Amino acid sequence: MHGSEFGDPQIKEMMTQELRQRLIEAQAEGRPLRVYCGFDVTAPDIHLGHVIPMRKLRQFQEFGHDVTFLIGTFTTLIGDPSDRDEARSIALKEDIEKNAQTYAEQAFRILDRKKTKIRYNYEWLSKLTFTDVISMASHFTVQQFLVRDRLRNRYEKNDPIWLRELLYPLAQGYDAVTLQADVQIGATEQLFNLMAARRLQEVFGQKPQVCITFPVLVGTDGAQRMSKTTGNYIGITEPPDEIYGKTMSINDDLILPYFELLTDVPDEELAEFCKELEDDAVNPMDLKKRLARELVTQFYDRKAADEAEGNFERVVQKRELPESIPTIRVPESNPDIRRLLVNNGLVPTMSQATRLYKQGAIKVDGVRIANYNPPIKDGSIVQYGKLDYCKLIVPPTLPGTD
RNA sequence: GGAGGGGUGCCGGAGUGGUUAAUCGGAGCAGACUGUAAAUCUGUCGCCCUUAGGGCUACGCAGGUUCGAAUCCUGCCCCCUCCA
Repeated sequence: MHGSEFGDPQIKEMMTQELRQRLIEAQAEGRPLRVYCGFDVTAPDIHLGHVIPMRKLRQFQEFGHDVTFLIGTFTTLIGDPSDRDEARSIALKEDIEKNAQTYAEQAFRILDRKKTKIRYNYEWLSKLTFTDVISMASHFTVQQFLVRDRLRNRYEKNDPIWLRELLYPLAQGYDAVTLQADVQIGATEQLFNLMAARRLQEVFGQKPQVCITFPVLVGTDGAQRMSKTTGNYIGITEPPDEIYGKTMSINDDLILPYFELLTDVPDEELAEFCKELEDDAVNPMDLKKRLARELVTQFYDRKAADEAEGNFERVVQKRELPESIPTIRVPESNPDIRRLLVNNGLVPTMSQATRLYKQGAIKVDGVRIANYNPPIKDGSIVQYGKLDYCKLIVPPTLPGTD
């Protein structure tokens, strides 16, 4: 599997073989594989981190397999301890349901609407009885959980580990049982959960699923995993300019991983990129532009990508004016620029505006202003940050102040 | 039930009567640098007022002591660890 990563060569080998085997079996039985990936809904937007497994689902879909997009309306309530060093705050059911809606909708930017089943695990997990839970729990030991890094760290630091977090893998495992999954896709950090699911499937007399895991995507900050909480994410419904711009701002080291995990650029070309980067034969910026274009095209289309690139070159690279900038009316002659910016909602507070002024961020027609009431004229361009501009309209009834 | 620890600004985390709008780190923002970045450096980082200066609001909640409290007292709420 292209780009897959298990962190354990043995498991990888085993899974590769099992997948091959399973494909043969399914073919013999004349049925497609049941493939799924579950997504917890901690935030309302799908970002590039989610896109990796979704693209994989899409691939299975294209090969005619049976794909389920599972939304973790129940598991989100528990909070997966796999991916963080501290307990999640308990999510609210209402929020989860609201987010689940937007998730489903956004998923179809990648998945084929007609071929995708959407399921919500609240449907079955909420119906389990205590007896069910106990009997599932009897197949796992606390030690098995505590060897996991994240939990062990917390344990050693005397940080709270909630009992409900330990039940998370059971819940997820039961998803696989319910869906009778042949294949489950997830991030590498999910490996424990995926393996636990295999265990449960066996308990329930099913053939254990094949697990396919992918590396966790590093966010735009170049350090932490991409997530909405840390704010280092690129959302797939963001405007083209945003996707393009944010992509351009990622660390150079992320270029190749992003290409590999998020685009259809073929391996041979990736190898070329890699070599060019090593030999300094290419400006990383140009590769990044290619990446940004690929991504925008994927979530919008070619045209949007071209436009976004045009805007980026104009605004960021050449420091020219964006295509459209807000215009604000000047209500009095000799106005306080800060007041103008604040009253028009361009800067949140006067303090903030004053700060910008003091830091030399405010320019009128390209000239850094020397006081709050610089000379202006109709059509003056005010810049109040690296990329933030607005245009002034001075009504003829007001005398110019230049 | 018992013992102990804690609730501070976006986050982490100092501070135990005054010079504390509150050390420090991170995030953010601005300036410099640049390949758009990243890294680095500098500055900034509650709100309001005409920018030197002044005012207001802030350290879980409510009261109190004091010239003066995030810091002391009382009550309340919430959280964590350990033992049972």
